[in-house]
Amino acid sequence: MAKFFEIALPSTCVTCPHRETGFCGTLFESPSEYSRADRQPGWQRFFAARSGEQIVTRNQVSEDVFMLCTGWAFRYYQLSDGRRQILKFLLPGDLFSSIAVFEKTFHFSVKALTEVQVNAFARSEIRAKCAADPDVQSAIANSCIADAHDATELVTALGQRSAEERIAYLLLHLMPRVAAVNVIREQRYPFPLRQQHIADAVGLTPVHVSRVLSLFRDRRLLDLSDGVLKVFNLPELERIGSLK
Amino acid sequence: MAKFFEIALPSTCVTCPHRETGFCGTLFESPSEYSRADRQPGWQRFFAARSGEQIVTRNQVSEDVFMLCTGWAFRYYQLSDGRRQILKFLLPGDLFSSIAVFEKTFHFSVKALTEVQVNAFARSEIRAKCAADPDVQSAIANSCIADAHDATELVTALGQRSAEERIAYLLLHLMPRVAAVNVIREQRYPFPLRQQHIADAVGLTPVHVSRVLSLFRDRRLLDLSDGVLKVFNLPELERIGSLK
DNA sequence: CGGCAGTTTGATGTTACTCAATTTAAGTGG
DNA sequence: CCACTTAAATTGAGTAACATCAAACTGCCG
Repeated sequence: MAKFFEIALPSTCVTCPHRETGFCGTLFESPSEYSRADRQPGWQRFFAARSGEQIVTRNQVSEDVFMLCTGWAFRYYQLSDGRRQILKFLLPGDLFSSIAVFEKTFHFSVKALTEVQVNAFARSEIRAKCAADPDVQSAIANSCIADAHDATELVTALGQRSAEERIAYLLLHLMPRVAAVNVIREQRYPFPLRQQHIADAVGLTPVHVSRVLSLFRDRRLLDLSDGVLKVFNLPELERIGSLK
Repeated sequence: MAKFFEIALPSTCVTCPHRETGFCGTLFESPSEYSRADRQPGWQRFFAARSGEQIVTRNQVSEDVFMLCTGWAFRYYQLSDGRRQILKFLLPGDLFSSIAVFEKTFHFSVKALTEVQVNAFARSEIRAKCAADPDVQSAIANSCIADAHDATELVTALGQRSAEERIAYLLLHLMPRVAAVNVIREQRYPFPLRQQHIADAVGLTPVHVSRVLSLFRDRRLLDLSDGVLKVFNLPELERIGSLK
């Protein structure tokens, strides 16, 4: 199934602008610098953000649709009392939200987890491409379908499953996505998450996440530290975490 | 914002076929009778289902898109150990899932809560209308946006909030939707849910749901029994249940 | 009258949270 | 290279929230 960026973009602009030849666009140093600048039709627009920096805020309006090019970020829902629910971890090639192609008000926030680079597409251009090209149309539809399916599974995991199961589910869900954008050797996955992020994603406290991860470590299931996830016993992890 | 059924359908077929003049279609007595019959182009197709009857099963494939016409139903995700997560309660006018316009495999199940009647649209016809008419297109897009937003809020409620808050949230979320298809007098809402359904929707046990509802009753907040929800103190309910 | 499904109530158990102290790791400036 | 600082992870003790199990109660229907 073709991914959005494989179809909607000229091939020279698929990933990080620095790595491609024939790139024609602007790289802004920060989200705010990007948001001050004027649009130039036909040019690709990118911006960088530092680790921990907020990129999108809920109820913000934008004429652009964002895609992560490099690094990790996460989409979340902020409550006024400080709690937040992480909705999805974003990896290179991910749209912040597929549905954003159709609406200009974001109903979520996005924060950078590592240093990131973000591509900003003009929504009008995407929709024009979508109307003109059935392949683009189905790529976007597929992206929306995948988002909806992920949401269904996440709701089920949070509503029905224990702490161990939820954490196992999160890791299992991320592993193939990480593998799609990294070379994985010996079951070692780059994983720049703090335990706080895991806690906010699965609805637990960081303290409890630490206990569960220690338990997994003691059982020689996996080890998550120093930004690397090492999986020792995948079948057992799947037994715990799979939604079946 | 126009609803899907106000735009996609000839006005004679908007709701229950029996109540409309000029209706041209077929009403099947059960889901299985419907699924055995052949499609007749240009005819509306409806079927009835009894209370508790399963209408859609996960991984089922269909060329039709379903909309609930009368009664209540619910969409859910079934786990093999018997647990299930209710994803959404469906009311008259609701598509089983907006995203079903774009994919023919359901990734959820649907069961009737009361006696229901369901309208089956041919997906191909909807997509043709969608391509031809921008109003239909935006009605479907809006429906997808609303679904995505609901999913975000539900994930947040399940991940971050207490039993009381989740139940209050569920009721608050349903009340305006119920009010949109029923005349509400004196804050009395028809509510054909068993406590088991509430439990499966918010990720609690029926026993705990009973305790929380008793607590709400003792506090003169609301009373939910005999299929009727009576709200006595809406501001307090909103204070507890709102995601802010 | 008996049976059944749903709800309520009580007693007890488990999971996960809270609070606080300790350890570890990663800088940073001298 | 070594204090010093700071953020993150770990550990322990006590507690709150929710689950589990079982019994009793309700209304309804045959």
